[in-house]
Amino acid sequence: MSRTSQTETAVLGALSVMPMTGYAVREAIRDVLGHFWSESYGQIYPTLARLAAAGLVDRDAPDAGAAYRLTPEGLERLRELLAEPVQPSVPRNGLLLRLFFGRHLGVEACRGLLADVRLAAEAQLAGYAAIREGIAAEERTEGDRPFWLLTVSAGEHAARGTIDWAEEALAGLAGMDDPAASQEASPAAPAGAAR
Amino acid sequence: MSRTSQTETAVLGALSVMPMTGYAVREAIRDVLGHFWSESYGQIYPTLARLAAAGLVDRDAPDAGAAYRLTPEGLERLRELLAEPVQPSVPRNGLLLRLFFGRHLGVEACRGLLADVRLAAEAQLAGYAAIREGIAAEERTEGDRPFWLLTVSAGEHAARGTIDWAEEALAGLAGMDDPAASQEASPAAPAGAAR
DNA sequence: TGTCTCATGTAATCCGTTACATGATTGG
DNA sequence: CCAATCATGTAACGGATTACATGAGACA
Repeated sequence: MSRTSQTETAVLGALSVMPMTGYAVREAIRDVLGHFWSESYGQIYPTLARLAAAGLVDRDAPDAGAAYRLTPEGLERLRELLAEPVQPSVPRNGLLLRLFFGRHLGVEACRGLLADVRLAAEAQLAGYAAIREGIAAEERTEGDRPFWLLTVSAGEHAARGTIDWAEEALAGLAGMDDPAASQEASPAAPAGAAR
Repeated sequence: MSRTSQTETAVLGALSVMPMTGYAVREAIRDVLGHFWSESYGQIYPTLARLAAAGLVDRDAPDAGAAYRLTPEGLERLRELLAEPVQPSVPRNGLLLRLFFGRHLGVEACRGLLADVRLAAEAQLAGYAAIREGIAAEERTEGDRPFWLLTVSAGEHAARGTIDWAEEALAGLAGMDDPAASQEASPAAPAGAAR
């Protein structure tokens, strides 16, 4: 049973909060889990169809607009899936890839990337504050609240780590002129020219 | 030409450090970029073939065991690729997905996950210290060193952020008994009283 | 009436891993 | 000589996104 495409987990999980149409599932995943998860229609609709065929979800009518809801078997299955070991995801960080080869990219461009990422992390941090309030305000979140706040906190810690790192890195690069590699990486052929 | 599969960037980058066989490229990516990048043979060999056809890399002989090296055009191309905007990667964090639905997983299991991830992050931190020394010791790394250390630092900040978060989270969950769901989050027999 | 949002679906395609097949070289 | 490592490749598969086709209802 390791055929677990985590999409199933995410969809069952979403429906465990409240019954929803497929469209709403997608919106919920984007809006609520957005900072650590994503699903596209191309995944969600076929998954819902399979789940319905397996009796893990159902709906009052097969009409468009009818909400899917979790069956007792679906809840059971969700618990199984959640209990499976976390599968390690492949790390692929385009930013670090660029910085690693920063000698070829040029110090100036690296500074630009770091400045961008620091700004983005600060914006995220502000966003988390808003989400936090939203969760605190909702009454219906009852038993879920501590867990939801946990994931927000993870985002906040990550963002703060990124900000600290970026500032440290910028300070470290501050002194450097565009170095030996300069014969090429510098203003002569500026970033704008390349496509 | 935005068909840029970042694999090309990674392979050209690897060869910019020193000429290598395809096999060695894969090892280098795993060992050196391992904490933020990965490539499989199924990507590397076809990519090398395409790069060679395009004149971006070449080798003394087409024999197995002959190292590929970057051509001047290849270096040029690497710089173009590095200058392209970082493409945002889809967030997919299986750990946070599980914690978000922690009410169904059970508090105890959540604590287990958090304890695991804290341990893993501590191990990573130790690993980074070793890498740091390795980079400092190598003489040939010269102009690359500050950039390489940047990526190590990123890993360290992330790991520390994870540790802080996990400890905070564990403290937050400390008081909680396995709640209403407790009679159920274990083996069997869901009474399904949940609404 | 026309446009926007809600809603469902699917076909094409991309990106990437896994698993396998094959062979040379080396050293115990 | 045998096993391990170095080395090259590819076929099969899978997961996911994108883009498109379609249509209902709301409202301006």
